[in-house]
Amino acid sequence: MNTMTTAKTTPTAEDDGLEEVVFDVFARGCPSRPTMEHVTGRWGGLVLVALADGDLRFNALRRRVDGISEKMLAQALHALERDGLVVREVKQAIPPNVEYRLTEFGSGVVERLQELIGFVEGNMAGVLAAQQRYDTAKANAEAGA
Amino acid sequence: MNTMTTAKTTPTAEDDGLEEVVFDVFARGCPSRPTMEHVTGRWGGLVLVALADGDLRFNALRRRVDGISEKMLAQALHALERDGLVVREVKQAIPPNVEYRLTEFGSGVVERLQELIGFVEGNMAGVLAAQQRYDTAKANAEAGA
DNA sequence: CAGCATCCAAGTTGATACTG
DNA sequence: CAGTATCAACTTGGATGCTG
Repeated sequence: MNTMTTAKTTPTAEDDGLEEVVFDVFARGCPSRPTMEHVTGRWGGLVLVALADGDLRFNALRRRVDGISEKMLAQALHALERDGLVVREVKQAIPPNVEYRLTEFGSGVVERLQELIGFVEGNMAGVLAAQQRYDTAKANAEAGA
Repeated sequence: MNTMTTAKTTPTAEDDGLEEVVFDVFARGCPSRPTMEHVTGRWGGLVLVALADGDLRFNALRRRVDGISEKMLAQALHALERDGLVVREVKQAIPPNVEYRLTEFGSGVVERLQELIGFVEGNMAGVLAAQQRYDTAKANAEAGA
């Protein structure tokens, strides 16, 4: 297991010239890993979800995703655009007007992302409690040592 | 918007002494951000999903999550345990035997995570195509410049 | 407004060695 | 087996200044 360095063909792929390819994030060299990292990374996910409510311009996005720097936003947008999650639309005008919009694929990703985020947010009270238990338990262990 | 530096109480929270608290990953200081990062970060998600098939021991996990170092695995496990996503179970024995298991909350997170991963993996062919389009378009733009 | 280039501080990562 | 400790290499992120 996990000797795969890139996507491999399935054993069941029919020999019709269009071999079925399987992608697996668990495999070190699978191209799905970088894409997952763009989607779930520190900023990518927030940028995607911010676009769920409607198209936004660069600086509007920057305001929406609290704390992101110009550089990181540009970097995230490039990666998302390259992966086909986001489309960059330039409207010739002065001042320049550039809008970012989710693709269909991007929307699908956002749906799933929002379910995950919603679930985590909804359980944060429990998380906070768990953290307290963990911290006091560790403090006691250290005191007892 | 986004002036929130920590979780805030909702405007509609009844004054019953148990104020409803809203968590929002978009807010810079919200405790849900670090938790989301543990869940979606480079290793956290893979570790969680690896545990979906059953409890695993430290070194078994290490083999399963291809490419993770000892240090990163230990670090990820600590964070996940502290957030209440994973339980660490020590079975006194020689040699030492420590198993990691998902909590109920952890399982819920994994479900959502798997939907996201599955969706992305299932669309990787399109991603690869998008990347090629993007790269050749950029190459042309540079050549024309 | 939209964004790139550069520099530098700070954080992250991974090998390696060692402990209980 | 199940980790911790340490250190060097690499990556990240942000502030700043500039272009179209």
